[in-house]
Amino acid sequence: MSASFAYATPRPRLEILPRPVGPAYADPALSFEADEEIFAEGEPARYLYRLVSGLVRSCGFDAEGRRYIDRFYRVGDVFGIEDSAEHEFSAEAVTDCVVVPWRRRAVEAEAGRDEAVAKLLLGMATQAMAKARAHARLLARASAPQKLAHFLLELTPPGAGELELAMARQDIADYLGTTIETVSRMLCQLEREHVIEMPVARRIRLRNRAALAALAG
Amino acid sequence: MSASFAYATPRPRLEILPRPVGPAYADPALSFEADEEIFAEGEPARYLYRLVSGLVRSCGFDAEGRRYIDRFYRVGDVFGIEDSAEHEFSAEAVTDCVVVPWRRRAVEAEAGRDEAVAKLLLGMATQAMAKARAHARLLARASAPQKLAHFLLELTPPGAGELELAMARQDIADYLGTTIETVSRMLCQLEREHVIEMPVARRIRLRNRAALAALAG
DNA sequence: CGAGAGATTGACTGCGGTCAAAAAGCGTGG
DNA sequence: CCACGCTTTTTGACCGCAGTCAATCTCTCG
Repeated sequence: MSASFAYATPRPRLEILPRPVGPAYADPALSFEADEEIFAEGEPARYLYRLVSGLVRSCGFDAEGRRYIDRFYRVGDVFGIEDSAEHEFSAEAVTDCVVVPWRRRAVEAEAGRDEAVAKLLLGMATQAMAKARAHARLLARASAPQKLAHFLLELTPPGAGELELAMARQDIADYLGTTIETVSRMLCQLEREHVIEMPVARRIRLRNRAALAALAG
Repeated sequence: MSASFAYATPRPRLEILPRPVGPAYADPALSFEADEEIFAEGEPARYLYRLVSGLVRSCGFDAEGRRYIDRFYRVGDVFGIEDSAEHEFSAEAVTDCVVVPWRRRAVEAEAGRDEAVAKLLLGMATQAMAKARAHARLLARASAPQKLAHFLLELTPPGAGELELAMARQDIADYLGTTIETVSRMLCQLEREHVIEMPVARRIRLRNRAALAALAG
Protein backbone atom coordinates (compact mmCIF):
# COMPACT_ATOMS: atom_id res chain seq x y z
CA MET A 1 0.00 0.00 0.00
CA SER A 2 1.18 3.52 -0.72
CA ALA A 3 1.77 5.85 2.20
CA SER A 4 -0.73 8.35 0.83
CA PHE A 5 -3.57 6.98 2.91
CA ALA A 6 -3.25 6.59 6.66
CA TYR A 7 -5.67 4.21 8.32
CA ALA A 8 -7.04 4.32 11.82
CA THR A 9 -4.59 5.09 14.61
CA PRO A 10 -6.24 3.23 17.49
CA ARG A 11 -5.91 5.00 20.80
CA PRO A 12 -7.76 2.84 23.31
CA ARG A 13 -9.59 5.32 25.50
CA LEU A 14 -12.40 3.15 26.77
CA GLU A 15 -14.33 5.56 28.90
CA ILE A 16 -16.94 3.91 31.06
CA LEU A 17 -20.34 5.53 30.87
CA PRO A 18 -23.17 5.27 33.39
CA ARG A 19 -24.74 1.84 33.03
CA PRO A 20 -28.12 1.97 31.33
CA VAL A 21 -30.89 -0.47 32.13
CA GLY A 22 -30.16 -3.64 30.25
CA PRO A 23 -30.16 -7.42 30.29
CA ALA A 24 -28.15 -9.34 32.85
CA TYR A 25 -25.47 -10.26 30.32
CA ALA A 26 -24.76 -6.60 29.47
CA ASP A 27 -21.65 -4.86 30.77
CA PRO A 28 -21.35 -1.09 31.22
CA ALA A 29 -21.37 0.90 27.98
CA LEU A 30 -18.10 1.85 26.31
CA SER A 31 -17.40 4.84 24.15
CA PHE A 32 -14.99 5.06 21.25
CA GLU A 33 -13.67 7.95 19.23
CA ALA A 34 -13.79 8.03 15.46
CA ASP A 35 -11.33 5.52 13.95
CA GLU A 36 -10.72 3.76 17.23
CA GLU A 37 -10.59 0.00 17.11
CA ILE A 38 -13.31 -1.82 19.05
CA PHE A 39 -11.91 -5.28 18.47
CA ALA A 40 -9.36 -6.77 16.11
CA GLU A 41 -9.43 -9.59 13.60
CA GLY A 42 -8.17 -12.76 15.27
CA GLU A 43 -8.92 -11.56 18.78
CA PRO A 44 -10.98 -13.90 21.00
CA ALA A 45 -14.68 -13.16 20.48
CA ARG A 46 -15.79 -12.83 24.08
CA TYR A 47 -18.36 -10.09 23.58
CA LEU A 48 -21.19 -9.08 21.32
CA TYR A 49 -21.79 -5.36 21.07
CA ARG A 50 -24.99 -3.43 20.72
CA LEU A 51 -24.48 -0.10 19.02
CA VAL A 52 -26.14 2.69 20.96
CA SER A 53 -24.90 5.66 18.97
CA GLY A 54 -22.63 6.36 16.05
CA LEU A 55 -21.52 4.19 13.14
CA VAL A 56 -19.23 1.16 13.14
CA ARG A 57 -17.44 -0.68 10.35
CA SER A 58 -16.53 -4.33 10.29
CA CYS A 59 -13.36 -4.71 8.26
CA GLY A 60 -10.32 -6.76 7.46
CA PHE A 61 -6.93 -6.17 5.90
CA ASP A 62 -5.18 -8.31 3.33
CA ALA A 63 -1.49 -9.06 2.98
CA GLU A 64 -0.88 -5.90 0.93
CA GLY A 65 -2.58 -3.79 3.59
CA ARG A 66 -5.69 -3.17 1.51
CA ARG A 67 -8.80 -2.83 3.59
CA TYR A 68 -12.10 -4.56 2.97
CA ILE A 69 -15.24 -3.39 4.74
CA ASP A 70 -17.62 -6.24 5.39
CA ARG A 71 -20.47 -4.19 6.78
CA PHE A 72 -21.52 -0.99 8.44
CA TYR A 73 -23.43 -1.21 11.69
CA ARG A 74 -25.98 1.41 12.64
CA VAL A 75 -27.68 2.29 15.90
CA GLY A 76 -29.53 -0.74 17.23
CA ASP A 77 -27.42 -3.30 15.36
CA VAL A 78 -25.58 -5.99 17.26
CA PHE A 79 -22.13 -6.90 16.00
CA GLY A 80 -19.36 -9.27 16.93
CA ILE A 81 -21.42 -12.43 16.36
CA GLU A 82 -19.04 -15.14 15.18
CA ASP A 83 -19.06 -18.76 14.23
CA SER A 84 -15.58 -19.33 15.57
CA ALA A 85 -13.92 -18.45 18.84
CA GLU A 86 -12.12 -15.50 17.26
CA HIS A 87 -13.32 -12.43 15.42
CA GLU A 88 -12.99 -12.84 11.68
CA PHE A 89 -13.07 -9.09 11.11
CA SER A 90 -12.02 -6.06 13.07
CA ALA A 91 -14.60 -3.55 14.24
CA GLU A 92 -13.78 0.14 14.18
CA ALA A 93 -15.69 3.26 15.07
CA VAL A 94 -16.42 5.29 11.93
CA THR A 95 -17.70 8.17 14.04
CA ASP A 96 -17.55 8.64 17.78
CA CYS A 97 -19.82 6.00 19.18
CA VAL A 98 -21.15 4.19 22.22
CA VAL A 99 -21.64 0.44 22.49
CA VAL A 100 -22.99 -1.91 25.12
CA PRO A 101 -20.92 -5.09 25.37
CA TRP A 102 -22.76 -8.34 25.98
CA ARG A 103 -20.75 -11.20 27.44
CA ARG A 104 -20.94 -13.91 24.81
CA ARG A 105 -20.88 -16.81 27.27
CA ALA A 106 -23.61 -15.21 29.34
CA VAL A 107 -25.78 -14.52 26.30
CA GLU A 108 -25.39 -18.09 25.12
CA ALA A 109 -26.17 -19.44 28.57
CA GLU A 110 -29.23 -17.23 28.76
CA ALA A 111 -30.32 -18.46 25.32
CA GLY A 112 -30.33 -21.97 26.76
CA ARG A 113 -32.71 -20.88 29.53
CA ASP A 114 -34.79 -18.24 27.77
CA GLU A 115 -36.40 -19.07 24.46
CA ALA A 116 -36.85 -15.38 23.62
CA VAL A 117 -33.11 -14.79 23.88
CA ALA A 118 -32.44 -17.85 21.75
CA LYS A 119 -34.80 -16.50 19.12
CA LEU A 120 -33.17 -13.09 19.27
CA LEU A 121 -29.74 -14.61 18.79
CA LEU A 122 -30.87 -16.79 15.91
CA GLY A 123 -32.60 -13.86 14.30
CA MET A 124 -29.47 -11.73 14.49
CA ALA A 125 -27.39 -14.51 12.99
CA THR A 126 -29.76 -15.21 10.09
CA GLN A 127 -30.06 -11.52 9.39
CA ALA A 128 -26.30 -11.18 9.31
CA MET A 129 -26.17 -14.17 6.97
CA ALA A 130 -28.74 -12.62 4.64
CA LYS A 131 -26.87 -9.31 4.59
CA ALA A 132 -23.57 -10.98 3.87
CA ARG A 133 -25.11 -13.01 1.03
CA ALA A 134 -26.68 -9.95 -0.54
CA HIS A 135 -23.36 -8.14 -0.27
CA ALA A 136 -21.47 -10.99 -1.88
CA ARG A 137 -23.96 -11.06 -4.71
CA LEU A 138 -23.50 -7.36 -5.28
CA LEU A 139 -19.72 -7.64 -5.28
CA ALA A 140 -19.78 -10.59 -7.66
CA ARG A 141 -21.99 -9.17 -10.34
CA ALA A 142 -22.50 -5.43 -10.14
CA SER A 143 -20.64 -2.84 -12.20
CA ALA A 144 -19.26 0.25 -10.50
CA PRO A 145 -22.34 2.38 -11.24
CA GLN A 146 -24.61 -0.41 -10.00
CA LYS A 147 -22.63 -0.72 -6.79
CA LEU A 148 -22.95 2.97 -6.07
CA ALA A 149 -26.66 3.02 -6.86
CA HIS A 150 -27.21 0.06 -4.58
CA PHE A 151 -25.17 1.67 -1.84
CA LEU A 152 -27.13 4.91 -1.95
CA LEU A 153 -30.46 3.09 -1.85
CA GLU A 154 -29.24 0.90 0.99
CA LEU A 155 -28.38 3.98 3.04
CA THR A 156 -31.52 5.97 2.33
CA PRO A 157 -34.65 4.92 4.23
CA PRO A 158 -37.71 4.60 1.92
CA GLY A 159 -39.15 7.90 3.12
CA ALA A 160 -36.18 10.26 3.21
CA GLY A 161 -34.60 11.76 0.12
CA GLU A 162 -31.52 13.14 1.75
CA LEU A 163 -28.64 11.57 3.60
CA GLU A 164 -25.59 12.61 5.51
CA LEU A 165 -22.66 10.32 4.79
CA ALA A 166 -20.90 9.56 8.04
CA MET A 167 -18.20 7.65 6.19
CA ALA A 168 -15.43 8.84 3.90
CA ARG A 169 -15.02 7.94 0.23
CA GLN A 170 -12.37 5.42 1.24
CA ASP A 171 -14.91 3.62 3.43
CA ILE A 172 -17.41 3.46 0.59
CA ALA A 173 -14.74 2.18 -1.79
CA ASP A 174 -13.57 -0.51 0.61
CA TYR A 175 -17.17 -1.58 1.20
CA LEU A 176 -17.90 -1.86 -2.51
CA GLY A 177 -14.60 -3.46 -3.45
CA THR A 178 -13.55 -0.52 -5.59
CA THR A 179 -11.46 2.67 -5.23
CA ILE A 180 -12.01 6.21 -4.02
CA GLU A 181 -11.48 7.51 -7.54
CA THR A 182 -14.20 5.30 -8.94
CA VAL A 183 -16.58 6.20 -6.11
CA SER A 184 -15.94 9.86 -6.77
CA ARG A 185 -16.39 9.49 -10.51
CA MET A 186 -19.64 7.58 -10.17
CA LEU A 187 -21.10 10.05 -7.69
CA CYS A 188 -20.15 13.00 -9.85
CA GLN A 189 -21.61 11.32 -12.89
CA LEU A 190 -24.87 10.67 -11.01
CA GLU A 191 -24.93 14.36 -10.13
CA ARG A 192 -24.35 15.42 -13.74
CA GLU A 193 -27.27 13.18 -14.72
CA HIS A 194 -29.40 14.93 -12.05
CA VAL A 195 -30.02 11.63 -10.25
CA ILE A 196 -28.50 13.03 -7.07
CA GLU A 197 -27.36 16.37 -5.70
CA MET A 198 -24.22 16.94 -3.64
CA PRO A 199 -24.11 20.41 -2.09
CA VAL A 200 -21.04 19.16 -0.23
CA ALA A 201 -19.26 15.81 -0.56
CA ARG A 202 -20.80 14.27 2.53
CA ARG A 203 -24.39 15.34 1.88
CA ILE A 204 -26.42 13.65 -0.81
CA ARG A 205 -29.94 14.39 -1.93
CA LEU A 206 -31.72 11.79 -4.05
CA ARG A 207 -33.36 13.61 -6.94
CA ASN A 208 -34.50 10.59 -8.92
CA ARG A 209 -34.89 7.48 -6.88
CA ALA A 210 -36.46 5.55 -9.75
CA ALA A 211 -33.38 6.11 -11.89
CA LEU A 212 -31.21 4.85 -9.03
CA ALA A 213 -33.38 1.77 -8.61
CA ALA A 214 -33.21 1.11 -12.34
CA LEU A 215 -29.43 1.40 -12.22
CA ALA A 216 -29.16 -0.89 -9.22
CA GLY A 217 -31.06 -3.51 -11.21
CA MET B 1 -27.75 -13.32 -22.12
CA SER B 2 -26.69 -15.03 -25.30
CA ALA B 3 -28.47 -18.20 -26.31
CA SER B 4 -25.21 -20.10 -26.37
CA PHE B 5 -25.56 -21.24 -22.78
CA ALA B 6 -28.64 -23.15 -21.67
CA TYR B 7 -29.34 -23.25 -17.95
CA ALA B 8 -31.13 -25.90 -15.97
CA THR B 9 -34.33 -27.30 -17.43
CA PRO B 10 -36.17 -28.27 -14.24
CA ARG B 11 -38.22 -31.40 -14.60
CA PRO B 12 -39.81 -32.00 -11.20
CA ARG B 13 -39.52 -35.71 -10.68
CA LEU B 14 -39.65 -35.86 -6.90
CA GLU B 15 -39.32 -39.53 -6.29
CA ILE B 16 -40.01 -40.55 -2.73
CA LEU B 17 -37.35 -42.73 -1.23
CA PRO B 18 -37.69 -45.04 1.76
CA ARG B 19 -37.74 -42.86 4.87
CA PRO B 20 -34.51 -43.10 6.85
CA VAL B 21 -34.39 -42.75 10.60
CA GLY B 22 -34.52 -39.07 11.37
CA PRO B 23 -35.87 -36.36 13.66
CA ALA B 24 -39.60 -35.81 14.02
CA TYR B 25 -39.51 -32.69 11.84
CA ALA B 26 -38.02 -34.60 8.89
CA ASP B 27 -40.15 -35.57 5.90
CA PRO B 28 -39.35 -38.47 3.56
CA ALA B 29 -36.23 -38.01 1.45
CA LEU B 30 -36.48 -36.56 -2.05
CA SER B 31 -34.21 -37.22 -4.97
CA PHE B 32 -33.33 -34.81 -7.75
CA GLU B 33 -31.56 -35.24 -11.04
CA ALA B 34 -28.64 -33.10 -12.10
CA ASP B 35 -29.76 -29.54 -12.88
CA GLU B 36 -33.17 -29.99 -11.36
CA GLU B 37 -34.46 -27.14 -9.23
CA ILE B 38 -35.00 -27.92 -5.55
CA PHE B 39 -36.57 -24.58 -4.72
CA ALA B 40 -36.77 -21.21 -6.42
CA GLU B 41 -35.82 -17.68 -5.43
CA GLY B 42 -38.88 -15.95 -4.01
CA GLU B 43 -40.66 -19.16 -3.13
CA PRO B 44 -41.97 -19.50 0.46
CA ALA B 45 -39.22 -21.01 2.63
CA ARG B 46 -41.17 -23.77 4.31
CA TYR B 47 -38.41 -26.35 4.46
CA LEU B 48 -34.77 -26.72 5.33
CA TYR B 49 -32.95 -29.47 3.49
CA ARG B 50 -30.23 -31.78 4.64
CA LEU B 51 -28.08 -33.01 1.78
CA VAL B 52 -27.63 -36.77 1.93
CA SER B 53 -25.81 -37.31 -1.34
CA GLY B 54 -24.66 -35.28 -4.31
CA LEU B 55 -23.86 -31.59 -4.69
CA VAL B 56 -26.20 -28.60 -4.61
CA ARG B 57 -25.75 -24.99 -5.67
CA SER B 58 -27.48 -21.99 -4.19
CA CYS B 59 -27.90 -19.43 -6.94
CA GLY B 60 -29.72 -16.40 -8.23
CA PHE B 61 -30.26 -14.73 -11.57
CA ASP B 62 -30.05 -11.04 -12.36
CA ALA B 63 -32.15 -9.00 -14.78
CA GLU B 64 -29.86 -9.86 -17.72
CA GLY B 65 -30.16 -13.56 -16.91
CA ARG B 66 -26.63 -13.86 -15.58
CA ARG B 67 -26.31 -16.43 -12.83
CA TYR B 68 -24.58 -15.94 -9.51
CA ILE B 69 -23.73 -18.92 -7.33
CA ASP B 70 -23.87 -18.06 -3.67
CA ARG B 71 -22.58 -21.36 -2.34
CA PHE B 72 -22.13 -25.03 -2.98
CA TYR B 73 -23.57 -27.46 -0.45
CA ARG B 74 -21.92 -30.80 0.16
CA VAL B 75 -23.11 -33.97 1.84
CA GLY B 76 -24.10 -33.22 5.43
CA ASP B 77 -24.78 -29.53 4.83
CA VAL B 78 -28.18 -28.06 5.60
CA PHE B 79 -29.49 -25.45 3.19
CA GLY B 80 -32.57 -23.32 2.79
CA ILE B 81 -32.07 -21.41 6.04
CA GLU B 82 -33.47 -17.92 5.53
CA ASP B 83 -33.97 -14.72 7.42
CA SER B 84 -37.15 -13.90 5.55
CA ALA B 85 -40.24 -15.94 4.74
CA GLU B 86 -39.05 -16.51 1.16
CA HIS B 87 -35.95 -18.04 -0.28
CA GLU B 88 -33.46 -15.41 -1.37
CA PHE B 89 -31.72 -17.82 -3.73
CA SER B 90 -32.73 -20.83 -5.74
CA ALA B 91 -31.28 -24.24 -4.96
CA GLU B 92 -30.42 -26.61 -7.78
CA ALA B 93 -28.92 -30.05 -7.95
CA VAL B 94 -25.46 -29.91 -9.52
CA THR B 95 -25.32 -33.71 -9.66
CA ASP B 96 -28.05 -36.22 -8.98
CA CYS B 97 -28.74 -35.93 -5.30
CA VAL B 98 -30.87 -36.89 -2.34
CA VAL B 99 -32.10 -34.49 0.34
CA VAL B 100 -34.13 -34.81 3.50
CA PRO B 101 -36.59 -31.93 3.94
CA TRP B 102 -37.14 -30.58 7.42
CA ARG B 103 -40.33 -28.65 8.02
CA ARG B 104 -39.20 -25.21 9.03
CA ARG B 105 -42.06 -24.53 11.42
CA ALA B 106 -41.51 -27.86 13.12
CA VAL B 107 -37.77 -27.30 13.44
CA GLU B 108 -38.33 -23.88 14.94
CA ALA B 109 -40.95 -25.22 17.33
CA GLU B 110 -38.60 -27.99 18.36
CA ALA B 111 -35.84 -25.44 18.92
CA GLY B 112 -38.11 -23.74 21.43
CA ARG B 113 -38.45 -26.98 23.36
CA ASP B 114 -35.06 -28.57 22.85
CA GLU B 115 -31.95 -26.57 23.59
CA ALA B 116 -29.82 -28.91 21.50
CA VAL B 117 -31.91 -28.19 18.41
CA ALA B 118 -31.75 -24.47 19.10
CA LYS B 119 -27.95 -24.70 19.31
CA LEU B 120 -27.82 -26.71 16.10
CA LEU B 121 -29.92 -24.15 14.29
CA LEU B 122 -27.88 -21.24 15.61
CA GLY B 123 -24.67 -23.01 14.68
CA MET B 124 -25.86 -23.58 11.13
CA ALA B 125 -26.87 -19.95 10.79
CA THR B 126 -23.60 -18.55 12.14
CA GLN B 127 -21.62 -20.90 9.96
CA ALA B 128 -23.59 -19.80 6.92
CA MET B 129 -22.94 -16.20 7.92
CA ALA B 130 -19.21 -16.82 8.25
CA LYS B 131 -19.08 -18.55 4.87
CA ALA B 132 -20.99 -15.76 3.17
CA ARG B 133 -18.69 -13.14 4.71
CA ALA B 134 -15.58 -14.95 3.59
CA HIS B 135 -17.01 -15.28 0.12
CA ALA B 136 -17.88 -11.60 -0.08
CA ARG B 137 -14.38 -10.73 1.00
CA LEU B 138 -12.93 -12.92 -1.72
CA LEU B 139 -15.17 -11.42 -4.37
CA ALA B 140 -14.36 -7.88 -3.27
CA ARG B 141 -10.63 -8.07 -3.25
CA ALA B 142 -9.19 -11.08 -5.01
CA SER B 143 -7.79 -11.10 -8.54
CA ALA B 144 -8.80 -13.88 -10.91
CA PRO B 145 -5.75 -16.05 -10.09
CA GLN B 146 -6.36 -15.54 -6.37
CA LYS B 147 -9.99 -16.54 -6.73
CA LEU B 148 -9.07 -19.76 -8.46
CA ALA B 149 -6.37 -20.60 -5.95
CA HIS B 150 -8.78 -19.99 -3.12
CA PHE B 151 -11.42 -22.10 -4.79
CA LEU B 152 -9.12 -25.07 -5.28
CA LEU B 153 -7.95 -24.93 -1.68
CA GLU B 154 -11.52 -24.63 -0.45
CA LEU B 155 -12.47 -27.78 -2.32
CA THR B 156 -9.47 -29.87 -1.35
CA PRO B 157 -9.47 -31.33 2.17
CA PRO B 158 -6.13 -30.77 3.96
CA GLY B 159 -5.07 -34.38 3.44
CA ALA B 160 -6.00 -35.11 -0.16
CA GLY B 161 -4.06 -33.82 -3.13
CA GLU B 162 -6.56 -34.74 -5.79
CA LEU B 163 -10.10 -33.72 -6.48
CA GLU B 164 -12.91 -34.58 -8.82
CA LEU B 165 -14.82 -31.48 -9.87
CA ALA B 166 -18.52 -32.24 -9.80
CA MET B 167 -19.32 -28.84 -11.23
CA ALA B 168 -18.75 -27.37 -14.68
CA ARG B 169 -16.55 -24.39 -15.51
CA GLN B 170 -19.68 -22.27 -15.73
CA ASP B 171 -20.51 -23.12 -12.11
CA ILE B 172 -17.04 -22.17 -10.97
CA ALA B 173 -17.20 -18.91 -12.91
CA ASP B 174 -20.60 -17.98 -11.50
CA TYR B 175 -19.38 -18.78 -8.00
CA LEU B 176 -16.28 -16.63 -8.36
CA GLY B 177 -17.98 -13.76 -10.17
CA THR B 178 -15.96 -14.26 -13.32
CA THR B 179 -16.31 -16.09 -16.67
CA ILE B 180 -15.70 -19.60 -18.00
CA GLU B 181 -12.91 -18.27 -20.20
CA THR B 182 -11.08 -16.75 -17.25
CA VAL B 183 -11.54 -19.90 -15.17
CA SER B 184 -10.14 -21.96 -18.00
CA ARG B 185 -7.21 -19.61 -18.57
CA MET B 186 -6.29 -19.53 -14.87
CA LEU B 187 -6.46 -23.31 -14.52
CA CYS B 188 -4.35 -23.83 -17.62
CA GLN B 189 -1.84 -21.29 -16.40
CA LEU B 190 -1.62 -23.06 -13.04
CA GLU B 191 -0.98 -26.27 -14.93
CA ARG B 192 1.76 -24.70 -17.05
CA GLU B 193 3.37 -23.49 -13.82
CA HIS B 194 3.19 -27.08 -12.48
CA VAL B 195 1.06 -25.99 -9.53
CA ILE B 196 -1.69 -28.38 -10.57
CA GLU B 197 -2.20 -31.24 -13.00
CA MET B 198 -5.32 -31.81 -15.09
CA PRO B 199 -5.35 -35.22 -16.78
CA VAL B 200 -8.92 -34.35 -17.77
CA ALA B 201 -10.82 -31.11 -17.23
CA ARG B 202 -12.80 -32.35 -14.25
CA ARG B 203 -9.91 -33.98 -12.40
CA ILE B 204 -7.34 -31.83 -10.66
CA ARG B 205 -4.25 -32.91 -8.79
CA LEU B 206 -2.56 -30.36 -6.53
CA ARG B 207 1.16 -30.53 -7.23
CA ASN B 208 2.23 -27.55 -5.17
CA ARG B 209 -0.13 -26.66 -2.42
CA ALA B 210 2.24 -24.08 -0.94
CA ALA B 211 2.27 -22.16 -4.21
CA LEU B 212 -1.52 -22.18 -4.26
CA ALA B 213 -1.68 -20.96 -0.68
CA ALA B 214 0.78 -18.19 -1.50
CA LEU B 215 -1.34 -17.17 -4.47
CA ALA B 216 -4.54 -17.21 -2.42
CA GLY B 217 -2.86 -14.75 -0.03
C1' DC C 1 -6.33 32.64 7.22
C1' DG C 2 -3.34 28.87 6.51
C1' DA C 3 -2.40 23.95 6.66
C1' DG C 4 -3.61 19.48 5.89
C1' DA C 5 -6.87 15.96 5.01
C1' DG C 6 -10.21 14.54 1.87
C1' DA C 7 -12.28 14.70 -2.71
C1' DT C 8 -12.15 15.44 -7.59
C1' DT C 9 -10.30 15.26 -12.15
C1' DG C 10 -7.35 13.69 -15.89
C1' DA C 11 -4.23 10.58 -18.47
C1' DC C 12 -2.84 6.21 -19.04
C1' DT C 13 -2.74 1.14 -18.44
C1' DG C 14 -3.87 -3.53 -17.73
C1' DC C 15 -6.86 -7.15 -16.17
C1' DG C 16 -10.38 -9.56 -17.32
C1' DG C 17 -14.67 -9.56 -20.22
C1' DT C 18 -16.51 -10.44 -24.92
C1' DC C 19 -16.79 -12.53 -29.22
C1' DA C 20 -15.34 -16.16 -32.15
C1' DA C 21 -13.41 -20.44 -33.42
C1' DA C 22 -11.02 -24.71 -32.61
C1' DA C 23 -10.24 -28.74 -29.78
C1' DA C 24 -11.38 -32.18 -26.62
C1' DG C 25 -14.68 -35.08 -24.13
C1' DC C 26 -18.46 -37.91 -23.82
C1' DG C 27 -22.58 -40.34 -24.65
C1' DT C 28 -25.33 -42.68 -28.03
C1' DG C 29 -26.46 -45.69 -31.48
C1' DG C 30 -25.20 -48.32 -35.43
C1' DC D 1 -16.02 -51.05 -30.75
C1' DC D 2 -16.05 -47.27 -33.53
C1' DA D 3 -18.21 -43.23 -35.62
C1' DC D 4 -20.90 -39.37 -35.09
C1' DG D 5 -22.75 -35.34 -32.91
C1' DC D 6 -23.33 -32.50 -29.22
C1' DT D 7 -21.60 -30.35 -25.11
C1' DT D 8 -17.88 -28.59 -22.61
C1' DT D 9 -13.49 -26.65 -22.52
C1' DT D 10 -9.70 -24.33 -24.41
C1' DT D 11 -7.43 -20.86 -27.09
C1' DG D 12 -6.95 -16.48 -29.50
C1' DA D 13 -7.82 -11.60 -30.69
C1' DC D 14 -9.64 -7.54 -29.28
C1' DC D 15 -11.74 -4.11 -26.29
C1' DG D 16 -13.59 -1.55 -22.40
C1' DC D 17 -14.17 -0.79 -17.53
C1' DA D 18 -12.15 0.37 -13.72
C1' DG D 19 -7.54 0.61 -11.38
C1' DT D 20 -3.25 3.41 -10.92
C1' DC D 21 -0.60 7.39 -10.69
C1' DA D 22 -0.44 12.16 -10.37
C1' DA D 23 -2.03 16.77 -10.00
C1' DT D 24 -5.46 19.99 -8.52
C1' DC D 25 -9.22 21.50 -5.97
C1' DT D 26 -12.08 22.02 -1.83
C1' DC D 27 -13.39 21.64 2.37
C1' DT D 28 -12.64 21.67 7.53
C1' DC D 29 -10.48 22.81 11.48
C1' DG D 30 -7.09 24.93 14.21
